[in-house]
Amino acid sequence: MTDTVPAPGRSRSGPSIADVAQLAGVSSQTVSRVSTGADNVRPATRERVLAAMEQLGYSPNHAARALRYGSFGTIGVIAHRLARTGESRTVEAVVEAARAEGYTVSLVDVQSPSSDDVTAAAARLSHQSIDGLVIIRAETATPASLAVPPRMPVVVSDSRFVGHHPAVAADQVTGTHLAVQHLLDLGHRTVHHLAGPADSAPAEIRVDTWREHLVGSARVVPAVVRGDWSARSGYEQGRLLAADPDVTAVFCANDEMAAGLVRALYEQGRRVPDDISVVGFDDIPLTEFLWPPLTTVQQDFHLIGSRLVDLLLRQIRDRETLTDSRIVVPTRLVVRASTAAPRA
Amino acid sequence: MTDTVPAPGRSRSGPSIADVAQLAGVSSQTVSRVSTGADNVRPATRERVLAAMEQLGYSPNHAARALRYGSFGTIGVIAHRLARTGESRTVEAVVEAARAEGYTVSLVDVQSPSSDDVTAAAARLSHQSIDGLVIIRAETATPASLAVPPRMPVVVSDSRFVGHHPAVAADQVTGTHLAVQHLLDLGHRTVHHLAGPADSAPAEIRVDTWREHLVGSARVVPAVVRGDWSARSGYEQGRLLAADPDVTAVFCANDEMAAGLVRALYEQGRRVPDDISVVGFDDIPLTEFLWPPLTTVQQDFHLIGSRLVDLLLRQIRDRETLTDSRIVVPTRLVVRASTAAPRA
DNA sequence: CCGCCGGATGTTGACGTCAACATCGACCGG
DNA sequence: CCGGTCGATGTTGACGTCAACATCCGGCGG
Repeated sequence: MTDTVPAPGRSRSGPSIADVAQLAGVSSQTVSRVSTGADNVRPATRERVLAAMEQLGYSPNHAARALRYGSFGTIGVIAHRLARTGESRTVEAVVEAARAEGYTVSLVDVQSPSSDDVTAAAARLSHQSIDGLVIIRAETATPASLAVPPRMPVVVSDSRFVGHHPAVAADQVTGTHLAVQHLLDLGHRTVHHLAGPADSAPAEIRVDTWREHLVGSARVVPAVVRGDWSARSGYEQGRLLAADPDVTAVFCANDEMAAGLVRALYEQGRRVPDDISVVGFDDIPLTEFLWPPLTTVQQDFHLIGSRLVDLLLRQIRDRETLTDSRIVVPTRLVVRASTAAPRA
Repeated sequence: MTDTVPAPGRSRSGPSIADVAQLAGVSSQTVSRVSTGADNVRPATRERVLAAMEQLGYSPNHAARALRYGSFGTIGVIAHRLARTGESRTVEAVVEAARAEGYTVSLVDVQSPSSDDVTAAAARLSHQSIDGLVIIRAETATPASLAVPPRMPVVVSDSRFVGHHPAVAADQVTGTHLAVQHLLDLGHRTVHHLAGPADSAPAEIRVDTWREHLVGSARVVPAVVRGDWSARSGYEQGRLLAADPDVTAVFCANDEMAAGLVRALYEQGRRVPDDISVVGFDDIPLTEFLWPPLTTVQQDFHLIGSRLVDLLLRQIRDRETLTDSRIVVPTRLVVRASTAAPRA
């Protein structure tokens, strides 16, 4: 519970309400009334106060207001690797939606997705400096182990937290089914899978759904190939997959890895989609301009972000308790040129 | 100066220091001592207080501390289009560096890069809820017009603010010279430029430097072609450029546009680099895995982010006044396979 | 002409924390 | 055995704001 505080920033705080009051020749309460927009102030007085504010460059002290109101007008966001496509787009949407509702966003980027790190980040953020918490993709954290302060509204973008915290998640299951079925429909006997890291929940959902779909369709289930979301890892695994003549279709857990994979396949003389079909996941903006344009599963990160804020604000403002609510954001398959019927 | 505050979040604030004090049978000051890590508390007492904290789930009220200390331990970040590569990586680095120094980050994403929007965002953030402000790429904002509260430490990632605010910027000038010279060295008679939007300062710097370099080398200066940073715009402009037989080398203001451009060139039957050489800017992670791997100018966004925090904290902590300080972060040319000598 | 009423403005206290100062008690040296 | 001293703990007030209540004033009805 001990805690350090940055160097006491003494005295950089600007003029206070009292300074304005003195200059305007009114009481501080009148200044307060003007600054909160109360209507029972005589126009002439209001003018005088506004002029004084202007002259002094006054702006209300947020800390004092927060103390008084018990609310910061701020929501905390915990993300893992912020610069990654899905994360940054989700965060962008959260920031936008939050602003539209009059809230600012405090951001923490945890180094590792472990429960401990997330919990520590939550604690750091929480000390009442935020009104609620958005946790974006709490990878390995298992539902029970995620400790957030009591009474802190939380929303998680991870469907596994259903029953523990309200959640918003893309419909990865349907997206994966669509991708695999698309490849089977084209005539491929089975589909290989280039997965994300095993400590990622979305990666695991995609693996499980892919396997399930193949089993349900009575197809051979090839060994899972693992990448780490990066294009480089896709490239490396692609070099290996290229050597396997049985591979005719690969479903990749994200577009970056798919791009690396495609590149490796070409270098090994395997054409896409002539020799091997490739499907990605996410539909990042570049996907359409890769060669060949990538067939992929589109996720609406923007919608996820705004739904997260919706759900969080319902808890914050309306005191709703939503532990088991869950919003699923649809995904869809975007067919481009990286998939085709197998050769023979 | 009037201002609204989100619904008075009454009573969600947890137990206070007084509750802990009562439970532990000590005064609130002793609790305060324990929570700030003062050493003059008897171990047995400390234990009792910690136990009470644990039992009540106490955590210090950040608003009260902020009020007391006059500091929030928070820095504000204003970014324009957060999901864009450079922005998200810079923000990630800022968040990371800030955390290492014990600060959290409050994020605002402005819709338009206009001065007004940035100024409004600064005002929103500033109400003393932050100790300093990082403005990432204040596109059209001209130096004089950027109004931030008096005494608010500010740092800008835009070299044009030198003399107004401390700035950290990538060395775009050198990067551009390197790119253009590389193409000239390969034997191209001149270099076309696919620029970013005219309201972007970095885009304009690249345009100016490109033009200057061509003039200095006594080359023909082709008309500038404009995109909007997106791959799609690169694709669209690429279709036009492909029709011009004089085009043998294109310097693109970012990698996304370069990717779209390359795709369009291929579709029109122009090979890269055989028929046309292409250079990008940024070195985003996918660049290396495009086909062909893109020659590009690398910017170290991570370094920019941490330098921004350095510079800001020097102002916040040490009360330094740094209006005219400027840090230039080097860029370098990464030569891959998208550039070659012209055909004839 | 007096008292009442309502709108404008002022005064007080509380939000939670912590620094400064006050107090209390035990132990030590003379 | 007593005064002194120092470490542990308690008390007070202030940070800036705003709600609740108090006050003051002019105008209007009786």
